[in-house]
Amino acid sequence: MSKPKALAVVGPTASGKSALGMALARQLYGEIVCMDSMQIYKRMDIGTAKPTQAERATVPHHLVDIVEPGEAYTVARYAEDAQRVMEEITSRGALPILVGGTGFYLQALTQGLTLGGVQSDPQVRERLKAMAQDEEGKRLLHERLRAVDPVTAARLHPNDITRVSRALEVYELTGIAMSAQEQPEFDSPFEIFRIGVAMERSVLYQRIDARVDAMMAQGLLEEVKALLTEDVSPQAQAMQGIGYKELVPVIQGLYPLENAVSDIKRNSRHYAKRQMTWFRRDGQIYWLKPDQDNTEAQALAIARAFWEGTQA
RNA sequence: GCCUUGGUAGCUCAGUCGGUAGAGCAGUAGACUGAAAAUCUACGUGUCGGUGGUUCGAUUCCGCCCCAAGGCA
Repeated sequence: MSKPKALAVVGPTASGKSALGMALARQLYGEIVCMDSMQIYKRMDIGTAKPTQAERATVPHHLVDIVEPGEAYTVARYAEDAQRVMEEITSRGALPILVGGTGFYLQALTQGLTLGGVQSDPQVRERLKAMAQDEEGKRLLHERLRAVDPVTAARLHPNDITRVSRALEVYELTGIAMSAQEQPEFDSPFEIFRIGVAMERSVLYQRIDARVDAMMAQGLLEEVKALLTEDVSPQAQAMQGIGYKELVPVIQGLYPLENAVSDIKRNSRHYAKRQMTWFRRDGQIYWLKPDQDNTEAQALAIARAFWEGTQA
C-alpha cells in the first residue's frame, strides 16, 4: 500500500508561502498545517505574520495558536503534533499542506529525530549554560565534551554552546555519547512533495522591509506590550522571535524605536538568508521563481499531478 | 568672502613618524539531530576627494581646486 500524500510549501520569510499554500488548498481540497516555530504561539499575530481569521475561516488551518507564549515548545512536539494532524486530515480524504519556513521541523517530520527520545532537561541545560559565561568557560565545556564524546566535540565549535550543551546533556541523561546513540530507522508515514518559493534576493529584501513597516503600522509594538503586561518573560522562547526581542528594550525605554525597527529588518534578512541555506541543502525541493513565472498556476499543476497521480 | 575640521570598503570610522591600508556593521557562503525566527562558523583591493609639487617612492608632506559640517563676517 502506498503512503498517504502531503504537500509542503517552503521558502524564506516574506516570500509568499502562505498565499501560495492557501491557493493550493482551495484548489486541491487541502488543509494547511502550519510549519512555523512562532505562529504556534497564541496572541503573537502581527509579528509572526499569522494567517488572518478571515483566511482561517476560508481554509482550515492547523497548529496555529496551540501554545501559550510563556510555554516552551520543541521540534519533537511538533513532529508528533504535525503527524497526528496530518493523519486526521488524510482520514477526511483531504490533502495536508505544510506551510512554513522552519526547516528543522520539516526535517523532523521527514527524517525523524533519531536521538532515541532523549529529551531536554531544563536544569541540566541551565547548569551547563552557566558554565559557559566567558571564553574560558566555553573552552572548558567543549573540553568536557571532548572527554566523553570526541566525535561530536570535533564537529562542534566551542562557541556553539547551544549544541555543545545539548551534546553534554544527552550524555549526562543517558550515559551514552550523542555520536554513539542508537539511530532508529525512521520511515516517514507520508509521501511529502516539496515546493519552494525562490524569490530573487533583492526583491525579497524589499518585501521584508515593506512587511516590517506594515507590521509596525498594524500595531506590533502594542502586541509586544500586551505580552509583557500579561507577564510573558522577555526570556521566553516566544520572545526570541524577530520583531519581539527587538521591541522589548524599546518598551522598557532603553532603546530608540527607530533603531529597533531597522534591527528587525536586518534580523529578518539574516533569517531569510539562513532559511535559504537550509532549504538549498534539502535537495528535494521543486523550486518556483515567482518573479519569472506564474507560480500559482505552475505550483497548482505540479501539485495536482502529484496529488491525483496514480501510483504504480 | 574668511577661519576651522573633515573627505579612506556599501555605512561608521581607525591608520600609514613617506614604502599603495584595516576594524565594526552591512553583504555573501556555510553548518544545523528534542531551544531552530534559536545557536554557531568562514570570507575584507578600495582611482585612501581631484590635481600639481617635493621625493627613488605620496593615500601620508606642501600648494591649489572641489565637496560637507561648524564658526566668523
